[in-house]
Amino acid sequence: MARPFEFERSEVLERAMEVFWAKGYEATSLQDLIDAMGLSKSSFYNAFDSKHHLFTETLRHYNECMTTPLASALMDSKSGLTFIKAVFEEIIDQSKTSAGMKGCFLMNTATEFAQSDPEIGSIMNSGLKKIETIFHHAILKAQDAGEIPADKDASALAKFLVSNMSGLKTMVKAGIKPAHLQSIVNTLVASLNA
Amino acid sequence: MARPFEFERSEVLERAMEVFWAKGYEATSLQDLIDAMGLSKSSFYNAFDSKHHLFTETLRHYNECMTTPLASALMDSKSGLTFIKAVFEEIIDQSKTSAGMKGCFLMNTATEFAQSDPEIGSIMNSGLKKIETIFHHAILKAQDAGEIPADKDASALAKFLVSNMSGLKTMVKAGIKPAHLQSIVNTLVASLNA
DNA sequence: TCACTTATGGACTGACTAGTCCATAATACT
DNA sequence: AGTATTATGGACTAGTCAGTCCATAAGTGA
Repeated sequence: MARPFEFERSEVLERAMEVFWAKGYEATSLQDLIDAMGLSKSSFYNAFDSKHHLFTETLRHYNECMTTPLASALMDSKSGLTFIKAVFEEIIDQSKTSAGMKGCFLMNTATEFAQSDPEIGSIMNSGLKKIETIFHHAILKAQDAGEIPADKDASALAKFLVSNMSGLKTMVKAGIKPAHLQSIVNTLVASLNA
Repeated sequence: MARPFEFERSEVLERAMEVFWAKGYEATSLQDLIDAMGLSKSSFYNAFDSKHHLFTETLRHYNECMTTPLASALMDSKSGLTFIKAVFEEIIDQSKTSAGMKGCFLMNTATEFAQSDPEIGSIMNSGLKKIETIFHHAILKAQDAGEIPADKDASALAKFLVSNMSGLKTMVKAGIKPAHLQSIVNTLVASLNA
């Protein structure tokens, strides 16, 4: 009944996410965003309320994009332990590309905002919780298969893995070399079945 | 032979560091800095070349402030393992205060800048290297005392600890509860002597 | 084709950004 | 006391920030 949008919302949201992910919230200007999204200022404000609102939307989008494939990768994998290994190995592989250098959008946001914004904090926590749950399932699966000792606390290990994932991604951002990263992952994996 | 400064450089540098540490580089305005430092704009630019230059100076200062007491704490401690434990336990304790919520200035900077600024990258790497070295010594000490199995690769464990320290600090920034943090540290420490 | 609805382009806002510049104040050395 | 040196206060710049507003373009349904 009226003029339609000249762009696809999901597509420009994806592009906005890339910019926020790479540069962080503060360092990203509105100009950066509308350039990347290919929108005029009017179209931008018509479709998204503000820079802040767009940010929360991209963060929610990231949660989906990150956890859904991770969960299905776990479903597809035969072994819980090899799934966990694969997740960490991929961080190393990705670290060699410029895309991987961006780190994890969730963790970057945690570092930038800490607890200063309640809405962002809540999106962040729900994302972290999802990742923890996936790891938890992977560990239970690995324990069922005897790959990880059954007497270990699966819930504690899951939290440990989330923390390690975060640490490793920070090491990537710090420019640590792949061989060095590999050493960290090897130590981590060894600690699981010990 | 001329008019002296009305402030102590080290003192205002300390205050600037606090601001950068809490808010990050981009989110800190010059106004924030001169307010915290108690300087006029002229005095600021007379004493420090630019916001960027001040930032690198505070980061170097942080490296000193962080690593020197850590190294002497290791010297003073009887046990390498209890030193390592104490470092991580203190992160948990600090997490309950607003100061601890700031995380680690080095890691925050790594996350904000990644590899985009070579000078900052180099300061960052030297800081990380120092921490790794301290951990390395602590592990060797613990292995000598039989607290950690001698066949473990001390260098790899040191890298692993740095990564875990970073991860834990990010968890703090994400607002994770102390009990949850404690679980992560327990798992980490258990992995050392296993 | 006409009327209604809505997306878009572009000009505009006021506040804030880092940084400059100069006249003046304050000190130390002789 | 006088002079050389330098720190400081405050006005100023040009550029950028997020965000607003309106006239116009571009569709849709009848």
